[in-house]
Amino acid sequence: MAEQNKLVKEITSMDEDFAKWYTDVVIKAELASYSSVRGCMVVRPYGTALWENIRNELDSRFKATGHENVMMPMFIPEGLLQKEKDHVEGFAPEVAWVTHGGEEELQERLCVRPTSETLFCDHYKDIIQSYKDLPKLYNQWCSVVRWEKTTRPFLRTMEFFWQEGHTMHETAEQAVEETERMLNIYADFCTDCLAIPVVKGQKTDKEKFAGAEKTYTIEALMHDGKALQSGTSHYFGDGFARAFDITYTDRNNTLQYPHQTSWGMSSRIIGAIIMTHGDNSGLVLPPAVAPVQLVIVPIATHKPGVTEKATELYERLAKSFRVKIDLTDNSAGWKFAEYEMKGVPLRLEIGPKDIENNQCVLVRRDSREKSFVSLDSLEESVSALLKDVHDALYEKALARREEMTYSVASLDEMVENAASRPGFIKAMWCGELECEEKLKEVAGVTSRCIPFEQEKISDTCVCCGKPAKHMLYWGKAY
RNA sequence: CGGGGUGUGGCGAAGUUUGGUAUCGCGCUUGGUUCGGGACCAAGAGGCCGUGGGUUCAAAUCCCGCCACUCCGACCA
Repeated sequence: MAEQNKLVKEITSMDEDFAKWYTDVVIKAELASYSSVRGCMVVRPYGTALWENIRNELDSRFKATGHENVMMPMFIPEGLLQKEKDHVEGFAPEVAWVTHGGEEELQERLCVRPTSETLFCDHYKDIIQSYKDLPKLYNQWCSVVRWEKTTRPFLRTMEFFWQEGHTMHETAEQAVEETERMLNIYADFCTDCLAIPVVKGQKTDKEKFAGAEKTYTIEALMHDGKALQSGTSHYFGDGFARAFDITYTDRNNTLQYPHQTSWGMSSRIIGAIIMTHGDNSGLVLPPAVAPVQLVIVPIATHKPGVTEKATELYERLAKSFRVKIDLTDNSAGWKFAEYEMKGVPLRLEIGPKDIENNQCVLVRRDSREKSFVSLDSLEESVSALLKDVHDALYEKALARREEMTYSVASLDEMVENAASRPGFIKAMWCGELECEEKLKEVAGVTSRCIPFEQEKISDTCVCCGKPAKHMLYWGKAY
């Protein structure tokens, strides 16, 4: 009977079917739900709270580096989208078009923004006149739409939530510096808040953003050995500025084109959290962004004083942490399983025996390790444990990534390993598109990035055997 | 977009081969007993069988179309 019960919210094990495990976690942990709109999800309160925490952390980092938030229109007139050639070619196949207003056909159709470079440029054209107007450091939090063929909750949805920063600078150097600064903010956010180790690097020309001169990326490795691009930062040079005729007068009274960047991180990062830390019991959330950092489960609430004591602890801890107390009449065991599935980093149990001893039980989600702690120094214990959980999550993720990262020196080795051994594959590359395409064809891998931290695996390109220019990370990606 | 799979109360399934008006478990509601790892008893509520058409006296079941989800590939930040 108990066994049957357990099956109700059972999550498919990762080894059995990783894709099913992933969607089970999303649905059963109540992060999101499918909607009647194809490819679009309902982000439920728990998922929304997680996103809000991510957003707040990032937003404060953006503001600390001088950025301001704005809100742009969600529609882009066709003419505007078409101003930059590479950009429109890159996005045209996946934009949604608005053709009618009410019953009337529009003279010029509008696309639902897939990204807002063109809107920002159109606006910057009006507000940038002088070097004194630079830099412009704008960001917006919004959703965008891309008409995707196949979708998966958080990883790829037709509408997704993100922030897009768009900045304008006097010089190329300043713009490149901004591009790097924002990439570092993303990388630090991933390690410090999400406990996800990332590889920083540059995209190859093939993989870079439509219209960009350089695209920087952070790449994370998921539990199943597939890579997930977790944040990008682009340097545009003055290409858009020329296309949109954005000019400013410099200190010598000559007209110049400003240099531009854009950078974004999306709700896809929630997919990264799930697939980096999750286990067969469900979600495991990093404490810094967990909607609930600690859940209080009172034991034997019918016994006198238990509910009161639990409530007292709740009120005390709520001053310093994101705390939830579960006073429902579900059994204690049910609650344990429920909050484990939802990835709550710490559980506090308090029962009659604990009250007698002026203690409570703290249980870590990541290791399920229990500790009995005194109520006198509860805040310190919780604080220390949350930090331990974060560190342990990061270490574990890093260890796994290292274990799943390996080098190959020949094409045969690449083909053989790509098929049998999931993970990041380090290999040398000559710099030619042809080789990138061939590796995709014969080994099924794409270039993830040219890491900033280079190392020499061999002298020659893994594909063609000509002299190598860079070491690349290759892999299969989401 | 190509190939495969799935669609039955909120969830998971049986029923489809061989047409006869829907079954089970969980969840939900109410009452009671429980309470340190997904509790138990009792009584209830809840279903346009994804959707549109066709065949038939009769369709969850057979035929055709469509939609959604899903896996593999292609595409894709």
